[in-house]
Amino acid sequence: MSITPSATLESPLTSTWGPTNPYHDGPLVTSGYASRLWPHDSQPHFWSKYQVWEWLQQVMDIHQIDASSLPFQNFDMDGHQLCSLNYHDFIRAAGSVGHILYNSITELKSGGQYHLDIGQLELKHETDLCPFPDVSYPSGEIYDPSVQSLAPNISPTPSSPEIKRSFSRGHQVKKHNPRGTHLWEFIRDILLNPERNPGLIKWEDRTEGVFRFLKSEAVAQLWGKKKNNSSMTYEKLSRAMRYYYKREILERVDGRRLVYKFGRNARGWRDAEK
DNA sequence: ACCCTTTTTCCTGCTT
DNA sequence: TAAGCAGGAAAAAGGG
Repeated sequence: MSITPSATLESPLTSTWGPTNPYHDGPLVTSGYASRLWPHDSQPHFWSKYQVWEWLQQVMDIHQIDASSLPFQNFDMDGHQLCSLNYHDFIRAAGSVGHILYNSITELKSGGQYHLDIGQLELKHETDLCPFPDVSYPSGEIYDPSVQSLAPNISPTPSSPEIKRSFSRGHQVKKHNPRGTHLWEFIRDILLNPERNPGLIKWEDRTEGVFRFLKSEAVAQLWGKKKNNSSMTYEKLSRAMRYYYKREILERVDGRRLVYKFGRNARGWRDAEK
């Protein structure tokens, strides 16, 4: 029953991957995800640069703000540096979103748990070697997989409603996103993290958004892992990809096998956008 | 309990 | 022949 991910995925991928996953997610979506908390056992001061970016991505997700609008490069720093930023630094670095980020990090620094009231993300708490989504943490700061969430408490989200409202974004409200990250976003994120994408998918034309699967089955298994579906195949994944044509998230690319192109409704993949 | 969106499964037929 | 591509159909999954 096991998918033997180790055999298919680990060898080619794990070794080259960094400590953590730049984007949120992690499989184990066993059942409904109630509420998720930030890594309580990992103080932001000790975050790696990747973890900082992951945190950024998650905060954006939580507030349903298009991550492509955030200048990630302004946060090219590790947790220690991040924690030394003051409110104005955040505003300078992220504009209005800085307020939200500041709230989040302040909460986290104080030992609080930034409460996620939506099942948008997952923290990496995986034991096995999921190459992409949750590359293992250096021993010592691995999230215990058995500890899903701890406190059923914490209610007031430091930066919830008001802040959320204050941030204008009338156009990018996600309505349905039952499973967290969408497939196309998953694909996009792999592309956007070349250092962690050991030949899974590659850009064919970066500016046009054309990319090609190099290891279709490996990507499918990764996707399946994320969805806790060990029987995912490229065949099935590609069907889902084809559904994106109609929605213009993807555009057809003639005759070229394993090649896809982001469409007008796909966001966050452009260079300038991030 | 029902509706909706996003896949997931399966399948037939066609193309490389 | 194997691996992809095209889509239709239907069901699964979850959130609303």
